[in-house]
Amino acid sequence: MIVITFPDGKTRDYTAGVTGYEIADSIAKSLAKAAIAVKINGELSDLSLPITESSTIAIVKREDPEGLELIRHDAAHIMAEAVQKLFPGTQVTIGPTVENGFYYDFFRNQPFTTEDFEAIEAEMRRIVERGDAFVREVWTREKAIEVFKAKGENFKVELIQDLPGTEDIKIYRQGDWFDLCRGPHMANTKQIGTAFKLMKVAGAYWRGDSNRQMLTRIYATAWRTQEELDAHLHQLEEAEKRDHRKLGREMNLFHLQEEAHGSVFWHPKGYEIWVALEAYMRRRLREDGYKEVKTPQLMDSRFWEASGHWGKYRENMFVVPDVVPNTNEGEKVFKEEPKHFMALKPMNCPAHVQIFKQGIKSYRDLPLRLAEFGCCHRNEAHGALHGLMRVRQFTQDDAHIFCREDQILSESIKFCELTKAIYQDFGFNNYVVKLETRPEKRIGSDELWDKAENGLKEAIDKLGMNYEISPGDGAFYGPKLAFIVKDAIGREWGCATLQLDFNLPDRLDASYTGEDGQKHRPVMLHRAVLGSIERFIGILIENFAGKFPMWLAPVQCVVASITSDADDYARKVHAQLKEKGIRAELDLRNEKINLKVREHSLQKVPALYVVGAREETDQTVAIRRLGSDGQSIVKLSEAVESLANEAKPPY
RNA sequence: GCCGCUGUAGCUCAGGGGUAGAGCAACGCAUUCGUAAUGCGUGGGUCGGGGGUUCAAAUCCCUUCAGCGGCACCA
Repeated sequence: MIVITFPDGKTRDYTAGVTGYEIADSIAKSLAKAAIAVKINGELSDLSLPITESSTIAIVKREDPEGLELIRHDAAHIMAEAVQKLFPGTQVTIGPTVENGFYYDFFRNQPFTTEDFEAIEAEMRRIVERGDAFVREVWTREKAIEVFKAKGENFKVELIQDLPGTEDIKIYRQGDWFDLCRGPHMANTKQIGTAFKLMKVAGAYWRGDSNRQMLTRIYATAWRTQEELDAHLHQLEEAEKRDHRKLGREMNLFHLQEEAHGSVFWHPKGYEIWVALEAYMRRRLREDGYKEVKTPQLMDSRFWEASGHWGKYRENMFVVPDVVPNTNEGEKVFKEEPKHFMALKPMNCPAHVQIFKQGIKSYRDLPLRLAEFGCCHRNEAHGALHGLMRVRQFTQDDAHIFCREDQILSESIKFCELTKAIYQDFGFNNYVVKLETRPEKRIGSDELWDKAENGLKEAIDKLGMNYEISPGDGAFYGPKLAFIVKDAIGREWGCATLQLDFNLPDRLDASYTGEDGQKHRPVMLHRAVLGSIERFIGILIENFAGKFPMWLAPVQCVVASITSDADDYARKVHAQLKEKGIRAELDLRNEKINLKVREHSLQKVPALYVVGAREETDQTVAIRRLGSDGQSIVKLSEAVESLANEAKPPY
């Protein structure tokens, strides 16, 4: 006999070997019917597996949080079956669950298109309806390899061969179809339900390796009920509406075009946001002890060789021949074969080291914090470009802190606190912190990397911050702390970063004189809070859905007249706002007030001051705030004052 | 860079071998109006670029560029 403990603490005795299903059945027929899996000592398992030892178990139902995971995982299996039935010769690879759904990667000479979706979904519904049990089998490695080889499933064979020799080979079968799978699965295909939808096809490399085969990935979403599915689809539609590329065009903030692809044309309104943001950051940095600098855009390749960029980063750089071009029509751009090259800077760090190296630095000069709104160019892969989020020319709110080793901790903490304060000013709370460690392609010794990684770890531990470790994702010169923010469509972008670097000062021979009169290497902290101003504005647009807080709004107030009789008064109101430094516009068009309200609302202007004959007589304005459908009548002087107050930046 | 899809007016989109379309926007005229679209009229395009097939190409084919969705890469 074994003792089974339930979530409520009650216990019952069962014969060893009892299954989760039998336990559920012994409690209530309805529970057995609703059961889709069982949690044994916190671990999810099949209902059909015998339980041999006393344990704590919970019966898992579709409604439980684990239910979704199971629905999606099972749905991946039936999608694979459906695809193989409809498209014979297609090889299956892997099909994990992801946020909101799952995908399955297939290998087929002719990739799928979205036109195939309807047929695949219909076949999936048939499989659900069929209601076959998911049957778990354990095979020997040899049998598994043999069977999959015979089926021509070369990718599965590779997977099995790479499984550790100690591991059992588990197979899950639904009807005639089966797949290599760790499990667990629900009892039968019927439990999946039909609240799923195929979403998109995409290419994906086998095992994430760009040197290997390109597979076709089908993404799908799956939920418990049609209502949940509909809600999710609706949410996607809503998210699309706040896409910064769409809002950027609609609000006339910026544009991109072919001839400068990957570089942004900032329109007057977009650049107002930039200027406000930069001014805010400048105040923040000055207050935190940074000195602002500006460094060259183009530097000789010798310089980049010394920094290590030429060797480890050149494929991301724009290299320019240092030759006078030929202007004779029809001839080559360069008469001679270029021998000397320059490069647009992809990073600001080496240049900041040059400033550090001017003159002699004493330990008393440290920490030296050099900040730059540095415009960098990176030759990004074409497929990587994405609106403002991923561009080829961008401006970092960059800074490099040169300090002694004993100052690393306090400087790291200072930076994390600054970042936190700034993110709070923008209302960001949902960022994730990652510690990214040494990559394969790197400079410097392992001892230095140990030191650097431990340094960052110590700082975040001390601050008690939650973080994940991302192995191998560091920069080539040092490990990083990355602050990851999600965009409207759920994509993750790195914004703030703190990188600890013992390498560059060494390579570029930066030193200071210590208390002991000896030369020492400073440590360099690379850091940015916004990351790239372009990306950060993109994130802001999506975060606020274009409805910027007053201090960032490109147009803070529009003064609109109701009829031309009130034009003079409107001009007066507008002038008073401008006087206070408010970004105000005047709308005297011979249009109905309805139209004016509509247009400025669509432009997401936060404050609309409407004036007509009544307001002129009373020296008031009718204030209509974005998002409200009413208005309030306020004395002109008060209206100007309160707006000026509200428009003050948070710092 | 790789796989797939897309590219027609400023924007959103229809048309898929036989004279280039709609709505909104723009411009003109009328309208002076109280909080999310006033009416009427006018102009606007070598259908992303290049090449080919054809009597004839926006439409079919090839190629190239860009955009979109992923992957790989990354602030």
